[in-house]
Amino acid sequence: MSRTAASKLPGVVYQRLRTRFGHAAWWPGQTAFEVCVGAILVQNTAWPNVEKALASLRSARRLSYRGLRDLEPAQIAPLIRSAGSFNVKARRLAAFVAFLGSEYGGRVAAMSADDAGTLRLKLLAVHGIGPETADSIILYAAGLPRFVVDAYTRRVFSRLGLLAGDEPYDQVQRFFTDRLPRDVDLWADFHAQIVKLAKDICRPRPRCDQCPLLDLCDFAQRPLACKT
DNA sequence: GGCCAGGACACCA
DNA sequence: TGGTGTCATGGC
Repeated sequence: MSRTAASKLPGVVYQRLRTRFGHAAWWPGQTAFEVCVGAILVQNTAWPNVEKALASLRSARRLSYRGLRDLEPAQIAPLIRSAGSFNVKARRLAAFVAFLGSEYGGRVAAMSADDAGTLRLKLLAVHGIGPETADSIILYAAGLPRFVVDAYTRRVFSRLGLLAGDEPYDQVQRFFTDRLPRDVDLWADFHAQIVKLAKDICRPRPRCDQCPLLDLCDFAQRPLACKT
């Protein structure tokens, strides 16, 4: 593959996925606050387990800033058991809620008044929020431009031969932002498309005959988003 | 019964 | 500073 072709591949992949799956621009969640909670709960966890924890919080009327702000981690933990690592994530949720209250008056929408870089620095200073979680919140809850790099993204593009797969987060992020238009909607949709590819085509069982990247997949010699 | 999942952090050399 | 262990449930 030529250097020029490789540089255009992220855009090619996006267009293929967009044509196959349609526009997504999504993060599962009914409110921006739910997006933030989901971004923390999904750390190293399968999404169906996160959905159960979100449903548990919702049924307890705790899936809001006001619902969580007065709870101790020990009180949050039983509500999010199904998301795994519940004691750890309860502390992280409590830390985020405290941050949201002190920095933005408990309003997720107020985060959008900051620029993406400033918001990112603030989020990274919160216990339990790393680069991916911060960028998910910035892009999908605040609607500001940060490209989200997750395990699926690394896996797909390393198997296309464009990434080693173990580069530092920010280096992988630059790989994409250098090759795609600076467009919040496109970046949000791109990440959503990668996740849809992983969930609808590659997992739990590969359905490679339905993969819109089948020819590229052949180049990679194995299903693009599968662990094995 | 073992592996894995849309990470992040504490700890140690 | 980089590598390793830990968190922990639920699906397959």
